[in-house]
Amino acid sequence: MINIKEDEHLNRLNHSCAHLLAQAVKHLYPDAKFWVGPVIEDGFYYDIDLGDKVITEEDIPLIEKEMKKIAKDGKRIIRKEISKSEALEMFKDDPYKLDLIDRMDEENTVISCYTQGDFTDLCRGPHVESVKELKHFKLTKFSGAYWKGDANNKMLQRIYGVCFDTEEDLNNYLQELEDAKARDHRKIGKDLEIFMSHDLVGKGMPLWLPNGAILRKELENYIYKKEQKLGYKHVYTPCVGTVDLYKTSGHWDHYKENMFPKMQVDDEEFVLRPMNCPHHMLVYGNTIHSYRDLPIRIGEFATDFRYEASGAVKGLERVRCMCQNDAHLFVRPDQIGEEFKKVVELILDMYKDFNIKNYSFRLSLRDKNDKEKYFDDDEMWDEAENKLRSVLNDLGLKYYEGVGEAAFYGPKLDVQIKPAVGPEVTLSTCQLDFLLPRRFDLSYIDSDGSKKIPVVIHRAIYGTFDRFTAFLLEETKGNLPLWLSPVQINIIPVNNEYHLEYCQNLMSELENYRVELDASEEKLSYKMRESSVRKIPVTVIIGQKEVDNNTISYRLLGSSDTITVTKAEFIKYIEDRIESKN
RNA sequence: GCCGAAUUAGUUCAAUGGUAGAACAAAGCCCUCGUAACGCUUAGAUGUAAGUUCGAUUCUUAUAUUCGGCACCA
Repeated sequence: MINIKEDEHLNRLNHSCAHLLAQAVKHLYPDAKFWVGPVIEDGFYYDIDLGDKVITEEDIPLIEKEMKKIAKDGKRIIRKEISKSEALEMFKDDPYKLDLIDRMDEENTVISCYTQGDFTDLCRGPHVESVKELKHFKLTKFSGAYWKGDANNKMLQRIYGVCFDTEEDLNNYLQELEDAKARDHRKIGKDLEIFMSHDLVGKGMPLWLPNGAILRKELENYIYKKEQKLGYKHVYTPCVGTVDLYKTSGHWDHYKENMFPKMQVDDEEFVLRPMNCPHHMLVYGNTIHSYRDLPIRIGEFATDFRYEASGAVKGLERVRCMCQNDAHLFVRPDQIGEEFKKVVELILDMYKDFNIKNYSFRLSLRDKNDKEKYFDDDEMWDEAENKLRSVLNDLGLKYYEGVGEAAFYGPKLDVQIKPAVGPEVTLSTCQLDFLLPRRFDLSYIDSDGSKKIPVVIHRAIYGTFDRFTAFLLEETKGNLPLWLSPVQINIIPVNNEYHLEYCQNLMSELENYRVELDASEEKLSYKMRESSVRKIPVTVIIGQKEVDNNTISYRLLGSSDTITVTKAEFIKYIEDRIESKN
């Protein structure tokens, strides 16, 4: 899908369209005040203060109509450069523009404004020549949006739109948006019976159905084997901990809002755990460790509970009950680089096996000014961030930096992906932590006999099974590779009376795979369709020909070719595909 | 949590201030069949709780959930 912000021409067109939107809104609501109207990846928006007025469904066509009218009028868009004092005078009745001007540096900034007919907006530009170029646009959505993105501020009205050169481009783009909805994991997850939810269980608490459970088990097996080979030790620990545990870790101070409230049991106070670090710290602390034993890698498929804001919950992608493929690596300072590298390699290895290509690395740093969120120890942060940055540079990894995206205890490397619908999310994560080992008073005995504090690397390769599954369903459009498919092979007898026995025998010969036999009293064509709708990768058809020749005919999902082979050839084919993860 | 919208059968959709309609799925019958939906029959629904009304699925309010954004985040 085209990135409008990155395309110079479309960027300009959409930026001008944002002004057109503002002008139309001003015509319809003369008291409207305007904040900013930037171009974004999928078009543009404008944040508008309409007083008590709230934009509704009915307003959108009216605004579009006014926009068309202004565009038809075809006024030129005229740029004018002004001084800061002129700007302050020109926008003296507009608190939002004054706020913008106020923050401009008089010396180094050219302040410009653009006028089209009766509408002038403070703007850096550039713009198209005339509003008459703005013919093929659509207002796509609208909502409230906090002023300056701060939930403590007033909520403005945001209107989104998109503009193209031709009607065809616009329609194609809108069609792409529609198509994206078809591969939304919430739809696929329902159609393929991967997961469900129920009001009586609660919001953000998905129930994994049998098909989903098979998929998840395969994911578990895959990463478990990888981790075993890399020397991870797996544990099971409880989903609850005492409040004191989280006071010790610091989560109580820094993360309490994201936790389910504490519960009183006899004279103890418990919380559902939002992460597993504290438990794993205690596992490490259970015995004395020599410098020779490090790194120690403790892994767990651990269920966590987070009190996510009600508006944030989304399918399997953002849930209140999740399972991480978590691990904590306890390392000596001199091992940080190497261990970190191994984690990144494991991530890349896994992405290759799952054929995942659309992701980017984000180095998530703290916001120095946010003393609320982040543990306050400048020296520790600088050390951790510098260390992490140098590891990433050594690895030659391409990444961008995200300030204010770190965990409260340390910086991290996040792998970001873009779902079918909505903003990008983190999948894999790898975090560097100098804090928790100190807070839990962890140590190892160094070569000189002195007690040293280990460094902890937190990492989750899939992130959570939940979100990873959501992503996988969207990437594959539900056409899961053979090794992950809940049902791998569907056997259909042409005639139940004559061919069923052969099918049943075949089934037991294929017992190592997930096989179904469709012995229902339906027509063959109907069963073929069913097999396809259920996205079963391999459909086997057994008729008289196959029975007579002791062969197998099969058809692959998405293909209309029928292939006839011997049983041995068929098993080899299936084996190869599972082995190669196709 | 905030701004908006939605909620009708297992699923996807329709309609109405006065008996809620269809398709697919289900069950029964028919068909015994060679690669994407045979036909017939039956059963099945207005999220929850109040209010207005002679009468509410429809109007109002609350609540829950879902959806689009904002904020937050694995």
